[in-house]
Amino acid sequence: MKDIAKELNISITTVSFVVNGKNEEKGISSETTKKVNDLIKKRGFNPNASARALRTGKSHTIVLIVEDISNSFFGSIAKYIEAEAHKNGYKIFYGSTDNINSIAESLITNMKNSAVDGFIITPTKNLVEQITILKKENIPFVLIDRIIPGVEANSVTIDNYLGAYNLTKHLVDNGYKHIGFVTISEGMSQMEDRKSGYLNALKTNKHQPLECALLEVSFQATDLSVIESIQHFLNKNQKLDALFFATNYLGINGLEALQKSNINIPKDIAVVSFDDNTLFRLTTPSITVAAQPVEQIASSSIDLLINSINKKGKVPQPIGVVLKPQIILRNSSPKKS
Amino acid sequence: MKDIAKELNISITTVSFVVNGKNEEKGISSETTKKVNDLIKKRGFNPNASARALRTGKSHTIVLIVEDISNSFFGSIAKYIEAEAHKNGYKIFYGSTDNINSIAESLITNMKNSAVDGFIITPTKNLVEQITILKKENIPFVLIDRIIPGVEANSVTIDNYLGAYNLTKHLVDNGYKHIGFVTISEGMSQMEDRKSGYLNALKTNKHQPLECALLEVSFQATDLSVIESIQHFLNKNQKLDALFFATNYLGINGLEALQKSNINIPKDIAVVSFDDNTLFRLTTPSITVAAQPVEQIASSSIDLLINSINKKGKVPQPIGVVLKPQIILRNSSPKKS
DNA sequence: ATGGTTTACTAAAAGGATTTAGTTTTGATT
DNA sequence: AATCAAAACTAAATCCTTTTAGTAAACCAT
Repeated sequence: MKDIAKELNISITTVSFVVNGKNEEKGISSETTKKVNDLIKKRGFNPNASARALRTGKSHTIVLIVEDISNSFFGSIAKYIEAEAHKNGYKIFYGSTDNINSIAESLITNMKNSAVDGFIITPTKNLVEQITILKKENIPFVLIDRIIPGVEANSVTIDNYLGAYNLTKHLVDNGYKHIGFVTISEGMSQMEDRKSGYLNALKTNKHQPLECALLEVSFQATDLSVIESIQHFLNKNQKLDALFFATNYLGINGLEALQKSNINIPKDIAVVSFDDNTLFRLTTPSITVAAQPVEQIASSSIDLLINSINKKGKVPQPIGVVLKPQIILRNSSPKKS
Repeated sequence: MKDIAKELNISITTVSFVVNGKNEEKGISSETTKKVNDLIKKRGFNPNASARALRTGKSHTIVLIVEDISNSFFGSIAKYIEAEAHKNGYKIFYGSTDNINSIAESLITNMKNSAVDGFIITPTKNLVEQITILKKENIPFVLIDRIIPGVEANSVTIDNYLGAYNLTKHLVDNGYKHIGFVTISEGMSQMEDRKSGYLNALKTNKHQPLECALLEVSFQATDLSVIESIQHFLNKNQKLDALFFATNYLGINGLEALQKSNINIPKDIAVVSFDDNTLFRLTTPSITVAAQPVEQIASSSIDLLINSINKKGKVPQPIGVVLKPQIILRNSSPKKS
């Protein structure tokens, strides 16, 4: 900018005003404006983002922290969020926690120092402390997919209870009596809600949940050991006539387990899963699911975040958006004959 | 830092040296170092990244530009790259081009202004200009998945020719005679290499490629229209006894097309695809593929980039890493009876 | 001619670090 | 006590913008 100013014999201030489109507002003549713009184009000048961020305190950067960027659910979210963010002039840092609390913590801490304007976070179970710090420091953020019980914060989630309830009810309505439930042991809020949905659907319909019909595996477990756990679980619970997988990657591992154990869907056992993806749509038989409205989750969360960034300082009441999951009936859970 | 310095009655310089771990090098006494470190911890001080970036010209930020972050192949790459990058103290901006040149261009232009240290880019077909600018401005970058013919640059690719050759040869060896090939019409280098691999495998084995056995669809086409094109193609080429999909999303759409047209794999037609993913592994029958070494691609590209960042200014000869794809035999391409 | 507006522009501070080219203090040596 | 070297520390410039609080010139009205 200095060079531009010198070359045109005007002040840096003037150049800055033009660069920032404040020429009218600041009463810069249209000749000067044109001269500056022309030279900028000619010299290929681009303002230095660090200097801007330093001076203004805004970097037009947000952070997206997900569980796992290679998981199709989070990948899709990332895709939509990216589109919205770029449309609004924001760039995105990403990070995957693998559901490990310490990783989530260090991601947040590191990024916080990097002059970012806000966060979209898929929280791990014990992230209370970091989230509280963000609140205290008045750094805008939105939690997605799950919340942290007891912490008031902007969030975008879906009605996990309802989704699980309806999916279970669908099985019950189709005549299944012994429905197993496979979930993650880490106790994240969305998983607990799904479990309650499942349990309550059984209860209202006067089904006793089978003893031991609940399998909880650690998120940290390898795919192989999850598969083995599921096989073992099926082996021990021969009475099961339906299986509910509480999240997409469990469903995928579940299909592999069933395949390995030579158990046929839906002849031997019906299968439903939370979350939709290509595999569930294309596998034989296709899998009945509770699909999350990925695009809406993305757009709500980025809207909420950008709003929150723009209102920074006013400390508005946190907003919790709750979206509806959609039950998609497929061939893995037909009416029981 | 100013506050820390004032509170301890020392200079900002000293604090800076300690913060940057240069206390020994710069001869700061261990007492002073300890005092500073203690107060930093107590006050929760964190250096301002923008100021640092402004002063040093390094932001410890790299950009990952992929075709589509929600595609499992690129998602996995992103996951591995993330891990490596964070390990080395780098944060990552991401962006998806959807193979649209103008999007790729604007991503590069915007990010370039954002004080980033380097790029990992999945180039679109006509990105020559932007890439040339990066080279001219001496901004470190690495191309992945494909190259830009005629442009010398760091790159990490796989031997697409070999993968396609071997996959085709596998079909030939198993007795298939009429092998169709479905690819993208945009002419990216990796796709052209795969096509040559396929064609040459046929030629060397004295098979005439069927007339019209080549289907090219636009990357821009919707999934639905791709599926319809494939159905139409199959309908017109009833002689085909095997089908080679040149990339993962075509394979996935292909499976859907075959399902819709009620064509049985492998009874009616054998199927192979480039790229592996969960669906190909778990669908019935499982699909024979040429898998890319995703983890190696990620680690090579980030190594190359970081090297290139550290050597910046020395303008070293570009390095092209070429990795080997791996043929994974599954049930979709058995020996022909 | 004086004063008041408008229009068009600008000087200089600030933002928070890093780094160069020192200075001051201490201690050892003669 | 004087000299020198080593150890410990620091002043100030610099990175590049943005923004506040102006100034200077031009014009008009009286």
